Amino acid sequence: MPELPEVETVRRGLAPAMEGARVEKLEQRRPDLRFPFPERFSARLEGRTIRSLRRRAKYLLFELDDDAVLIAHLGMSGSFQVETGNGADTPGDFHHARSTLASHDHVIFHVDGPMGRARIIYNDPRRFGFMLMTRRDELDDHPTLRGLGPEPTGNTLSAEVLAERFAAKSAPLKAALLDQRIIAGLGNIYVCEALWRAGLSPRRRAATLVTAGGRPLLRLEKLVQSIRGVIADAIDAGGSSLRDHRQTDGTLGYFQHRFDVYDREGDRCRREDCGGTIRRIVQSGRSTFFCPACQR
DNA sequence: CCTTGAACCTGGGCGC
DNA sequence: TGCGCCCAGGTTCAAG
Repeated sequence: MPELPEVETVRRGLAPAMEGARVEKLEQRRPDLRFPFPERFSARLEGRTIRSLRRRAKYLLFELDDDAVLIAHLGMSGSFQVETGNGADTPGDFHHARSTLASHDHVIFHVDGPMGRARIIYNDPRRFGFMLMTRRDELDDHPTLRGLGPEPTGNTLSAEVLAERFAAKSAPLKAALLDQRIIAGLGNIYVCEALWRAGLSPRRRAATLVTAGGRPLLRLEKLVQSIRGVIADAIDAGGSSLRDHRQTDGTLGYFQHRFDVYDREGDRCRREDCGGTIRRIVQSGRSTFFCPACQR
């Protein structure tokens, strides 16, 4: 489920094993994911130390000690698994270790770092994920990152910013919030959830939040709070699943989470005293779940 | 510029 | 049991 909270959960899971770790070997098991891997991919990583692991929107950024940066995106089905060493100096002897690699294990980072030797396995059945490399000083201008909107977790997102970005938008709120240039990191699930919390219809035109009567900034402020809340709660949930057990099989990035509206077609609305029924509609080719009774 | 829809790819679930 | 269809967390490209 790689929307922003899942990517952040993955980042937090990878950091202890990877930050400060040296890449001893990079195993690349096919020539491409969504795009071909970078030129001399393994050569550019092997021998390097990972200075820090950051996130921007749904992208993971591995900053290397030679100022190169690996940009990774999980697409729809990408996941990482960490196999940490058990202290013994036996190659291949790892906790949570798979006896053999699975068919969609495409990249394996063999690292030596704060947690000792570890294997970090990238698995991605659909291969919508990708890995790119750039230089640190070119990161902000990189085509994949340039033009991304503000992080919902930071302090750059505000009612004023949304007002400005929604003003000329004839698109429905659902599409506007999915647009990474307006806000970065939301995906299909959390847009549905945020709109439900805010009591706003996904079909409503974005600009009407700004132009309609009343107090536009008040409505937008409520939307901003809903977005922040949904994202924060999901990160907390991911964080707790990491703390608890990671996941029985060690896979990062997936955790059980019950949503208020997503995938609840036909259920009673969970809002107090609402009594509506959750509906599923299709907007720009993707499922939207919402309550027609309390989302206006 | 803006908006929509198809494409990319595999696997799971459902109806027949 | 098997086949065909629909659906799935995202992004990008082409066409209107």
